[in-house]
Amino acid sequence: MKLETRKHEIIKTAAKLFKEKGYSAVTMRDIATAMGIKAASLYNHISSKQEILKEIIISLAEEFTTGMELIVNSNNSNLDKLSQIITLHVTITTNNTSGMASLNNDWMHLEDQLEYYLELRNNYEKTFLSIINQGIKSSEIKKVNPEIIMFSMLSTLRSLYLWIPNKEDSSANVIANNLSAILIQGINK
Amino acid sequence: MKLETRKHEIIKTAAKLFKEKGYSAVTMRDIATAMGIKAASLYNHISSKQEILKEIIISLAEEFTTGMELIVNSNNSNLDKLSQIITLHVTITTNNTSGMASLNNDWMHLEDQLEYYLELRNNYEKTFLSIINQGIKSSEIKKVNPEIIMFSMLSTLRSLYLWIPNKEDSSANVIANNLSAILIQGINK
DNA sequence: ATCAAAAACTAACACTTGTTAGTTTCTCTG
DNA sequence: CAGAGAAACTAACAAGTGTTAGTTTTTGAT
Repeated sequence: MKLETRKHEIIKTAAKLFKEKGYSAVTMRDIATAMGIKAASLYNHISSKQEILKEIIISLAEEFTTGMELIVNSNNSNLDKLSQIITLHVTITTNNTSGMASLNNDWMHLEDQLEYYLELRNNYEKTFLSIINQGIKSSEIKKVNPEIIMFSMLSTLRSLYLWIPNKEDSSANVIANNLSAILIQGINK
Repeated sequence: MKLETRKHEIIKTAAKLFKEKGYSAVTMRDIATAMGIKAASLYNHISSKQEILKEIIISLAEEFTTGMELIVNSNNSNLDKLSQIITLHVTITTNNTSGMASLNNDWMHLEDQLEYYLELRNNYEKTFLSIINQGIKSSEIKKVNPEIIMFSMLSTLRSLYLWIPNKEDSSANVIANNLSAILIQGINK
């Protein structure tokens, strides 16, 4: 399986443009121009604009799902699991900043795959919440409203795509450690 | 000055639609249909689609600017100032959830007013950061990277628009207090 | 050098977009 | 109830949209 097909280049280019202006405001001619070709030529590699969005979002959503399964099934403490979730987000975002913008802002423009995406997202959040709840039950975590804890953590983690590009100097590890200090020490009992 | 002009109704309706699909994906015909009229009729009240976006975003941005000036010029402790910033975001978001979606996601589609918006945003963040820095200097706040503190707080506060609509039962005060517990206790020394 | 596959091209389509012009209807004050 | 101003309407425009069909060029293995 080729790592860098023409199709992949199109998807990467499109993701970069989607990040700047959003899926709806980017035209096929925009994408083509950015690649130095004509719009019609894109269709030798992809079947529709929709397909580009689907490829960007679904592959990322599945990455998160896989990562979360590994974390929840490990034997670490619940606080450690939260740390690992932070690392998961930092790692995926570092590797695909543009794609994360689409995942966050353009998922509602998925058509056929919208239901599937929402299922993945709901499961992810359900698992996330269960880790927090277990952490509270085992007295690792302060007794604060667990949904607010998750909301606050997820908000920060989902915004990483806006911020990581400005921190090229810091490695993924440094960022993850700093975030753990802020997001977890606050709820640590 | 009339509180609820027809123009205001259009802006409110548009903001609701912009929240669902984003500015670019919403057509003038969508807005008109939602109001039960024809697209051309909108132009008796507004001059362009652009103007609608401008009205939504700039008025909110100026609200934040005004609020931040009041806070920074008060004589409260720096931790209290941070609490007040949280309350500011919760209050404004509670009163205009839809508008906050546009402010967060569609500011890049401002044309004439883009520069002005960015100026307001930059000033806001500069002031926010200065409060954190003073809090660290006065030993109120843990010595963590101040930019990461601000990033984490702002991410959460900017995502409130997604979350507050699901919490109709909680009052603005309850939400602000819960958020303060999580966002501030973590950095409190 | 040949030739098939890959990848680009031109031209055009049917449809949607924001917006304008001109006209009709509604509403409410004098 | 007359008449003006507000607010709706119909019809149409020019430009831009995603996409298709058919053709030419580029590429790389034999």
